[in-house]
Amino acid sequence: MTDTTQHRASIPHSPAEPDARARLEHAGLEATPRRIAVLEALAALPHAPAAQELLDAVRRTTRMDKVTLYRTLDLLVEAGILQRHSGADGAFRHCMAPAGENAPHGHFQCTRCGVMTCLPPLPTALDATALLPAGVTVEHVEVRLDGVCGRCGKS
Amino acid sequence: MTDTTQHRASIPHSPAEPDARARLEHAGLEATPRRIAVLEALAALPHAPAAQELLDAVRRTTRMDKVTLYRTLDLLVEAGILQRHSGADGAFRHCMAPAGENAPHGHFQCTRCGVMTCLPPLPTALDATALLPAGVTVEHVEVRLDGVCGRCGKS
DNA sequence: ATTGAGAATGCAACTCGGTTGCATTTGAGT
DNA sequence: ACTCAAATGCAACCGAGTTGCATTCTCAAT
Repeated sequence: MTDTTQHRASIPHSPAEPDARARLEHAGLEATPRRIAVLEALAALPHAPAAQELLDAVRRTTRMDKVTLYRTLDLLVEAGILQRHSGADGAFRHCMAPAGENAPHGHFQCTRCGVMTCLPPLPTALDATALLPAGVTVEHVEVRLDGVCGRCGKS
Repeated sequence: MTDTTQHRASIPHSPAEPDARARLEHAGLEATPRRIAVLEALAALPHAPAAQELLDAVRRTTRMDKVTLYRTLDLLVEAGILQRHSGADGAFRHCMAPAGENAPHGHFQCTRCGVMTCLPPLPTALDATALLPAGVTVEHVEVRLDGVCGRCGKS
Protein backbone atom coordinates (compact mmCIF):
# COMPACT_ATOMS: atom_id res chain seq x y z
CA MET A 1 0.00 0.00 0.00
CA THR A 2 1.14 3.52 -0.61
CA ASP A 3 1.92 5.26 2.63
CA THR A 4 -0.16 8.40 2.64
CA THR A 5 -0.67 8.30 6.39
CA GLN A 6 1.25 10.50 8.76
CA HIS A 7 2.18 7.65 11.04
CA ARG A 8 5.84 8.29 10.46
CA ALA A 9 7.63 11.41 11.42
CA SER A 10 8.65 12.09 7.84
CA ILE A 11 9.61 15.67 8.44
CA PRO A 12 12.24 16.94 6.00
CA HIS A 13 15.33 16.82 8.16
CA SER A 14 15.47 19.95 10.26
CA PRO A 15 18.90 21.47 10.89
CA ALA A 16 18.88 20.33 14.52
CA GLU A 17 18.23 16.72 13.69
CA PRO A 18 21.79 15.46 13.28
CA ASP A 19 22.69 17.00 16.61
CA ALA A 20 19.78 15.33 18.38
CA ARG A 21 20.66 12.02 16.78
CA ALA A 22 24.28 12.38 17.79
CA ARG A 23 23.42 13.16 21.39
CA LEU A 24 21.17 10.13 21.61
CA GLU A 25 23.64 7.73 20.07
CA HIS A 26 26.47 9.12 22.15
CA ALA A 27 24.41 8.23 25.21
CA GLY A 28 23.87 4.72 23.89
CA LEU A 29 20.18 5.27 23.19
CA GLU A 30 18.23 4.40 20.09
CA ALA A 31 17.68 7.50 17.98
CA THR A 32 13.99 6.97 17.42
CA PRO A 33 11.75 9.52 15.68
CA ARG A 34 9.94 10.51 18.93
CA ARG A 35 13.15 11.05 20.85
CA ILE A 36 14.56 13.18 18.07
CA ALA A 37 11.29 15.09 17.89
CA VAL A 38 11.38 15.76 21.64
CA LEU A 39 14.94 17.03 21.53
CA GLU A 40 14.25 19.22 18.51
CA ALA A 41 11.08 20.68 20.00
CA LEU A 42 12.91 21.40 23.23
CA ALA A 43 15.82 23.02 21.46
CA ALA A 44 13.45 25.20 19.49
CA LEU A 45 11.63 26.50 22.56
CA PRO A 46 13.08 29.58 24.27
CA HIS A 47 12.21 28.35 27.74
CA ALA A 48 11.78 25.21 29.86
CA PRO A 49 8.31 23.89 29.03
CA ALA A 50 5.91 21.85 31.09
CA ALA A 51 5.15 18.38 29.75
CA GLN A 52 1.84 19.40 28.19
CA GLU A 53 3.36 22.30 26.33
CA LEU A 54 6.19 20.14 25.09
CA LEU A 55 3.72 17.50 23.99
CA ASP A 56 1.78 20.09 22.01
CA ALA A 57 4.97 21.27 20.34
CA VAL A 58 6.09 17.75 19.45
CA ARG A 59 2.69 16.92 18.01
CA ARG A 60 3.02 19.62 15.42
CA THR A 61 5.43 17.29 13.65
CA THR A 62 5.06 13.84 15.20
CA ARG A 63 2.29 11.69 16.56
CA MET A 64 3.09 10.88 20.19
CA ASP A 65 1.29 9.57 23.26
CA LYS A 66 1.77 11.38 26.55
CA VAL A 67 3.05 8.21 28.18
CA THR A 68 5.78 8.00 25.57
CA LEU A 69 6.70 11.59 26.29
CA TYR A 70 6.98 10.95 30.02
CA ARG A 71 9.06 7.84 29.44
CA THR A 72 11.25 9.68 26.97
CA LEU A 73 11.80 12.51 29.41
CA ASP A 74 12.74 10.05 32.14
CA LEU A 75 15.21 8.45 29.78
CA LEU A 76 16.79 11.68 28.63
CA VAL A 77 17.09 13.03 32.16
CA GLU A 78 18.63 9.75 33.25
CA ALA A 79 21.10 9.99 30.38
CA GLY A 80 22.06 13.52 31.38
CA ILE A 81 20.83 15.02 28.13
CA LEU A 82 18.01 16.91 29.83
CA GLN A 83 17.54 18.50 33.22
CA ARG A 84 14.30 18.33 35.20
CA HIS A 85 13.21 21.15 37.46
CA SER A 86 10.25 21.60 39.77
CA GLY A 87 7.97 24.49 38.95
CA ALA A 88 6.25 26.61 41.56
CA ASP A 89 2.98 25.07 40.39
CA GLY A 90 4.14 21.55 41.20
CA ALA A 91 4.62 20.50 37.58
CA PHE A 92 8.04 19.64 36.20
CA ARG A 93 9.85 21.53 33.44
CA HIS A 94 12.64 20.24 31.27
CA CYS A 95 15.49 21.94 29.51
CA MET A 96 18.60 20.89 27.65
CA ALA A 97 21.45 20.18 30.03
CA PRO A 98 24.15 22.81 29.48
CA ALA A 99 27.42 21.63 28.00
CA GLY A 100 29.44 22.51 31.11
CA GLU A 101 28.03 19.94 33.47
CA ASN A 102 29.62 21.54 36.47
CA ALA A 103 27.94 24.89 35.83
CA PRO A 104 24.50 24.58 37.40
CA HIS A 105 22.00 27.23 36.42
CA GLY A 106 18.91 28.52 38.16
CA HIS A 107 15.53 29.42 36.76
CA PHE A 108 13.07 32.21 36.82
CA GLN A 109 9.38 31.38 36.80
CA CYS A 110 6.57 33.85 36.30
CA THR A 111 3.81 33.31 38.83
CA ARG A 112 1.22 34.65 36.41
CA CYS A 113 1.88 32.97 33.05
CA GLY A 114 3.87 30.06 34.49
CA VAL A 115 6.66 30.31 31.92
CA MET A 116 10.01 29.14 33.27
CA THR A 117 13.20 30.54 31.80
CA CYS A 118 16.75 29.38 32.33
CA LEU A 119 19.24 31.75 33.94
CA PRO A 120 22.96 31.96 33.22
CA PRO A 121 25.14 29.69 35.38
CA LEU A 122 25.22 30.71 39.02
CA PRO A 123 28.31 32.79 39.76
CA THR A 124 28.26 32.52 43.53
CA ALA A 125 28.45 28.76 43.61
CA LEU A 126 26.26 27.83 46.52
CA ASP A 127 28.58 26.66 49.27
CA ALA A 128 25.46 25.87 51.18
CA THR A 129 26.88 22.43 51.81
CA ALA A 130 28.48 24.00 54.86
CA LEU A 131 25.00 24.51 56.28
CA LEU A 132 23.96 20.91 55.88
CA PRO A 133 23.32 18.46 58.69
CA ALA A 134 26.04 15.90 59.14
CA GLY A 135 26.10 12.78 57.00
CA VAL A 136 24.19 14.07 54.01
CA THR A 137 25.24 13.83 50.39
CA VAL A 138 24.08 16.42 47.87
CA GLU A 139 23.34 15.28 44.34
CA HIS A 140 21.46 18.17 42.88
CA VAL A 141 20.92 21.87 43.56
CA GLU A 142 17.71 23.59 42.60
CA VAL A 143 17.50 27.37 42.58
CA ARG A 144 14.33 29.05 41.43
CA LEU A 145 13.33 32.69 41.51
CA ASP A 146 9.58 33.29 41.37
CA GLY A 147 8.12 36.58 40.32
CA VAL A 148 6.52 38.45 37.46
CA CYS A 149 8.03 38.46 33.99
CA GLY A 150 8.37 41.52 31.83
CA ARG A 151 5.40 40.77 29.67
CA CYS A 152 3.00 40.03 32.53
CA GLY A 153 4.30 43.04 34.47
CA LYS A 154 3.14 45.45 31.80
CA SER A 155 -0.47 44.32 31.66
CA MET B 1 -28.43 11.88 71.48
CA THR B 2 -25.54 11.86 73.92
CA ASP B 3 -22.35 13.11 72.37
CA THR B 4 -19.84 10.37 72.83
CA THR B 5 -18.13 11.18 69.54
CA GLN B 6 -14.78 12.87 69.23
CA HIS B 7 -16.10 15.68 67.12
CA ARG B 8 -14.44 18.36 69.19
CA ALA B 9 -10.75 18.87 69.57
CA SER B 10 -10.87 18.80 73.33
CA ILE B 11 -7.17 18.36 73.80
CA PRO B 12 -5.83 19.63 77.10
CA HIS B 13 -4.10 22.83 76.12
CA SER B 14 -0.66 22.03 74.87
CA PRO B 15 2.16 24.45 75.65
CA ALA B 16 2.32 25.69 72.06
CA GLU B 17 -1.34 26.56 71.93
CA PRO B 18 -1.23 30.16 73.20
CA ASP B 19 1.48 30.93 70.67
CA ALA B 20 -0.51 29.51 67.80
CA ARG B 21 -3.58 31.42 68.89
CA ALA B 22 -1.58 34.64 69.17
CA ARG B 23 -0.13 34.25 65.69
CA LEU B 24 -3.53 33.68 64.18
CA GLU B 25 -5.18 36.60 65.92
CA HIS B 26 -2.27 38.86 65.15
CA ALA B 27 -2.85 38.06 61.47
CA GLY B 28 -6.53 38.88 61.84
CA LEU B 29 -7.66 35.28 61.46
CA GLU B 30 -10.11 33.37 63.59
CA ALA B 31 -8.25 31.07 65.96
CA THR B 32 -10.27 27.96 65.23
CA PRO B 33 -9.43 24.53 66.64
CA ARG B 34 -8.23 23.15 63.26
CA ARG B 35 -5.97 26.10 62.59
CA ILE B 36 -4.44 25.84 66.02
CA ALA B 37 -4.05 22.10 65.55
CA VAL B 38 -2.28 22.62 62.23
CA LEU B 39 0.14 25.14 63.70
CA GLU B 40 0.85 22.96 66.70
CA ALA B 41 1.40 19.85 64.62
CA LEU B 42 3.72 21.77 62.35
CA ALA B 43 5.67 23.25 65.23
CA ALA B 44 6.06 19.79 66.75
CA LEU B 45 7.48 18.26 63.58
CA PRO B 46 11.24 18.50 63.08
CA HIS B 47 10.92 18.97 59.34
CA ALA B 48 8.70 20.42 56.60
CA PRO B 49 5.99 17.80 56.04
CA ALA B 50 3.95 17.02 52.97
CA ALA B 51 0.23 17.62 53.28
CA GLN B 52 -0.61 13.98 53.90
CA GLU B 53 1.92 13.64 56.67
CA LEU B 54 0.69 16.83 58.28
CA LEU B 55 -2.88 15.62 58.02
CA ASP B 56 -1.96 12.38 59.76
CA ALA B 57 -0.27 14.33 62.53
CA VAL B 58 -3.20 16.68 63.02
CA ARG B 59 -5.65 13.80 63.11
CA ARG B 60 -3.97 12.36 66.16
CA THR B 61 -5.65 15.16 68.08
CA THR B 62 -8.32 16.67 65.86
CA ARG B 63 -10.81 15.46 63.31
CA MET B 64 -10.09 17.25 60.02
CA ASP B 65 -10.95 16.87 56.36
CA LYS B 66 -8.18 17.13 53.81
CA VAL B 67 -9.96 19.99 52.08
CA THR B 68 -9.92 21.94 55.32
CA LEU B 69 -6.22 21.31 55.64
CA TYR B 70 -5.50 22.58 52.14
CA ARG B 71 -7.64 25.65 52.69
CA THR B 72 -5.97 26.27 56.04
CA LEU B 73 -2.54 25.97 54.50
CA ASP B 74 -3.47 28.44 51.77
CA LEU B 75 -4.69 30.83 54.39
CA LEU B 76 -1.63 30.54 56.61
CA VAL B 77 0.75 30.91 53.69
CA GLU B 78 -1.20 33.93 52.50
CA ALA B 79 -0.95 35.41 55.98
CA GLY B 80 2.80 34.87 56.05
CA ILE B 81 2.63 32.49 58.99
CA LEU B 82 3.76 29.53 56.92
CA GLN B 83 6.03 29.07 53.93
CA ARG B 84 5.29 26.73 51.04
CA HIS B 85 8.06 24.96 49.18
CA SER B 86 8.08 22.63 46.19
CA GLY B 87 9.50 19.20 46.84
CA ALA B 88 11.54 17.27 44.32
CA ASP B 89 8.62 14.87 44.08
CA GLY B 90 6.22 17.59 42.97
CA ALA B 91 4.36 17.76 46.28
CA PHE B 92 4.42 20.86 48.43
CA ARG B 93 5.88 21.06 51.93
CA HIS B 94 5.11 23.64 54.56
CA CYS B 95 7.13 25.04 57.43
CA MET B 96 6.78 27.86 59.93
CA ALA B 97 7.97 31.14 58.46
CA PRO B 98 11.10 32.21 60.34
CA ALA B 99 10.82 35.30 62.51
CA GLY B 100 13.31 37.28 60.44
CA GLU B 101 11.28 37.67 57.29
CA ASN B 102 14.20 38.96 55.30
CA ALA B 103 16.29 35.87 56.03
CA PRO B 104 15.24 33.30 53.43
CA HIS B 105 16.32 29.75 54.11
CA GLY B 106 16.85 26.83 51.79
CA HIS B 107 15.94 23.20 52.21
CA PHE B 108 17.48 19.82 51.94
CA GLN B 109 15.37 16.95 50.66
CA CYS B 110 16.33 13.31 50.74
CA THR B 111 15.63 11.63 47.44
CA ARG B 112 15.08 8.30 49.16
CA CYS B 113 12.81 8.96 52.14
CA GLY B 114 11.46 12.27 50.83
CA VAL B 115 11.91 14.10 54.12
CA MET B 116 12.55 17.80 53.68
CA THR B 117 14.50 19.68 56.33
CA CYS B 118 14.97 23.41 56.71
CA LEU B 119 18.47 24.85 56.47
CA PRO B 120 19.81 27.86 58.34
CA PRO B 121 19.32 31.21 56.55
CA LEU B 122 21.39 31.53 53.40
CA PRO B 123 24.59 33.46 54.10
CA THR B 124 25.52 34.27 50.53
CA ALA B 125 22.35 36.15 49.75
CA LEU B 126 21.62 35.25 46.17
CA ASP B 127 22.38 38.35 44.15
CA ALA B 128 21.08 36.36 41.22
CA THR B 129 18.82 39.28 40.41
CA ALA B 130 21.74 40.58 38.36
CA LEU B 131 21.32 37.60 36.06
CA LEU B 132 17.66 38.19 35.40
CA PRO B 133 16.15 39.26 32.11
CA ALA B 134 15.04 42.87 32.05
CA GLY B 135 11.69 43.88 33.44
CA VAL B 136 11.17 41.04 35.85
CA THR B 137 10.24 41.32 39.50
CA VAL B 138 11.28 38.68 42.00
CA GLU B 139 8.90 37.83 44.82
CA HIS B 140 10.28 34.59 46.16
CA VAL B 141 13.51 32.63 46.10
CA GLU B 142 13.50 28.87 46.32
CA VAL B 143 16.71 26.98 47.03
CA ARG B 144 16.62 23.24 47.43
CA LEU B 145 19.45 20.76 47.77
CA ASP B 146 18.54 17.20 46.84
CA GLY B 147 20.55 14.26 48.03
CA VAL B 148 20.69 11.46 50.57
CA CYS B 149 20.18 12.09 54.27
CA GLY B 150 22.32 10.62 57.00
CA ARG B 151 19.85 7.92 57.92
CA CYS B 152 19.24 6.71 54.37
CA GLY B 153 22.94 6.91 53.58
CA LYS B 154 23.77 4.29 56.20
CA SER B 155 21.40 1.62 54.97
C1' DA C 1 15.46 -8.98 1.51
C1' DT C 2 13.81 -12.00 5.77
C1' DT C 3 13.33 -12.75 10.13
C1' DG C 4 13.49 -12.90 15.04
C1' DA C 5 14.24 -10.74 19.62
C1' DG C 6 14.22 -6.93 22.35
C1' DA C 7 13.23 -2.18 22.64
C1' DA C 8 9.86 1.46 21.82
C1' DT C 9 5.17 2.99 21.47
C1' DG C 10 0.10 3.40 22.18
C1' DC C 11 -3.92 2.70 24.77
C1' DA C 12 -6.67 2.29 28.86
C1' DA C 13 -7.00 2.41 33.37
C1' DC C 14 -5.18 4.00 37.43
C1' DT C 15 -2.81 6.78 41.43
C1' DC C 16 -2.05 10.86 43.85
C1' DG C 17 -1.89 15.74 45.11
C1' DG C 18 -4.82 19.22 45.06
C1' DT C 19 -9.38 21.86 43.94
C1' DT C 20 -14.41 23.11 43.45
C1' DG C 21 -19.39 23.28 44.60
C1' DC C 22 -22.48 22.96 47.88
C1' DA C 23 -24.76 21.67 52.17
C1' DT C 24 -24.05 21.81 57.13
C1' DT C 25 -21.97 23.41 61.38
C1' DT C 26 -19.71 26.71 64.28
C1' DG C 27 -18.92 30.77 66.69
C1' DA C 28 -18.61 35.81 67.53
C1' DG C 29 -21.65 39.63 68.29
C1' DT C 30 -26.02 41.04 69.40
C1' DA D 1 -31.22 32.44 72.67
C1' DC D 2 -30.80 34.50 67.68
C1' DT D 3 -28.50 35.56 63.52
C1' DC D 4 -25.40 35.66 59.93
C1' DA D 5 -20.97 35.20 58.14
C1' DA D 6 -17.08 32.27 58.38
C1' DA D 7 -15.41 27.63 58.82
C1' DT D 8 -15.86 22.82 57.93
C1' DG D 9 -17.16 18.35 55.75
C1' DC D 10 -18.44 15.64 51.90
C1' DA D 11 -18.49 14.19 47.25
C1' DA D 12 -17.17 14.83 42.99
C1' DC D 13 -13.87 16.46 40.15
C1' DC D 14 -9.16 17.86 37.72
C1' DG D 15 -4.49 17.55 35.96
C1' DA D 16 0.11 15.57 36.28
C1' DG D 17 2.24 11.55 36.15
C1' DT D 18 2.35 6.15 36.32
C1' DT D 19 1.44 1.13 35.37
C1' DG D 20 0.14 -3.06 32.72
C1' DC D 21 -0.26 -4.96 28.65
C1' DA D 22 -0.87 -5.49 23.68
C1' DT D 23 1.14 -3.87 19.37
C1' DT D 24 4.72 -1.95 16.49
C1' DC D 25 9.16 -0.75 15.36
C1' DT D 26 14.60 -1.24 15.06
C1' DC D 27 18.42 -3.31 14.41
C1' DA D 28 21.34 -6.99 13.90
C1' DA D 29 22.09 -11.60 12.16
C1' DT D 30 21.25 -14.29 8.64
